[in-house]
Amino acid sequence: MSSGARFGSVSIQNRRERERAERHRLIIEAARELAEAEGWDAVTTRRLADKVEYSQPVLYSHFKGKDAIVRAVAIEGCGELARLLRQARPSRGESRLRVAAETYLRFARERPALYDAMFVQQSDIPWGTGEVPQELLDAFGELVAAVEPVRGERDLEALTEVFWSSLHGIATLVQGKRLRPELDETRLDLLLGALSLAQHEERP
Amino acid sequence: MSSGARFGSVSIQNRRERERAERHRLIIEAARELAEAEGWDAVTTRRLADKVEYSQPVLYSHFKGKDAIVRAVAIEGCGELARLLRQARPSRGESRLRVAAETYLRFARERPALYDAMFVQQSDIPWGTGEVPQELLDAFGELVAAVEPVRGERDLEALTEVFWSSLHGIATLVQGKRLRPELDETRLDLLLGALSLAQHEERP
DNA sequence: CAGAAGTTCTAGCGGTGCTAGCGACAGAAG
DNA sequence: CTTCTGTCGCTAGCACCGCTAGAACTTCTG
Repeated sequence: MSSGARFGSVSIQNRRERERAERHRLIIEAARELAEAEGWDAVTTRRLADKVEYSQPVLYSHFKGKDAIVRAVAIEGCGELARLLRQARPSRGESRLRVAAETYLRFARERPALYDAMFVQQSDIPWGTGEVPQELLDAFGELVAAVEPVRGERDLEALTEVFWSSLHGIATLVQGKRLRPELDETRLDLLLGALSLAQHEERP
Repeated sequence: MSSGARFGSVSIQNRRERERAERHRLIIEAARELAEAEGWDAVTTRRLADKVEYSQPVLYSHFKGKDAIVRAVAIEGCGELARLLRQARPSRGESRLRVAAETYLRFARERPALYDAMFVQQSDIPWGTGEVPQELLDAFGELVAAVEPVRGERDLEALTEVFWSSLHGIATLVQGKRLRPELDETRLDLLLGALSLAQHEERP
């Protein structure tokens, strides 16, 4: 233990670490599954412990608290959204902006619990300064790339924030059944039309 | 009791009803104050009962449960937002759309707990069909009126939904510190510019 | 094998939303 | 004035929550 570590010891240490990492992953996965199946209200530390077949205190040896677990699920979700946005390439005649918007809204519609953890529940994820998770930067970066072709002379970052805010607003209000479903298509058309070729290019 | 009620009885009945209505109002007010002072997490039935100086079960003789109390606060909040929007008249050179947007965002910024109850927490308020509270219709109506001058040939209701969604997205993402504060002004300018005089009027 | 080190579990704390059932009190009847 | 009756608010308690101290078990070391 002191100087040269013996062979078996290191190997066992490695196995332990691997098993621990695997269990860490298992907890996050179980939390996500439980939330997606029954909503975040159903994700209690007891039920989660049951699902991973350990006792509650084990959760606290991996995460500081329940919030940290939700945060881990949220960050993983950001990675997935980023991946979806990256893979979504427009077919001919489709604008990149539209494909991004549809992908984003489909994600929010099909994974409402995941979306909630990412963008609705306040989670103390350090957005502003400091350690912003890479997954988040990736997702936002994809939105920036989708907005870029229509930016004209407008501030790219601010325009992306507007785009994102609009999508986020639609996503959450739709989820809360606060918008008319029959206007879904028209609504998106109007948003894309407004953001795209605008009168900001040059004004005589 | 049976047929002709005696005079005194009716009067007492009235007093009782008045007192009961007053207490009802008091509970809603206390819940709103507590939420605005310390957030909705601090609004527990015990603390609320303490604040109104009754025991917990009294709350349940007025409301079906805690959710119903939050809902009552939310509906009251909608009324207040509607009133603010109605009173907000543009000074010269200011578009009605801009005034509405600024009023809406200021409300969300200054009354975050109230805004949360209204539009973020899911609350089973019947938005779609059925008994939509008048306060809600009023608030949405004010947004429609603000959008109307810039509608062009676009679907008024859908365009209002887009406007509202964008404001809602900005409001919630700002509250969660997920947007850059230094872009606040630019962001709103971009949104209003995009929604206003668009290229949709007529296309050659 | 005994002891040390590390890990997991049992049990419990103070809190939550909510409710059963008791006791006090006001109005009606005699 | 007494007695009955029905309403009303309270005490006390349930099942659950997030979280943790300390016992109990396993595993490695000498």
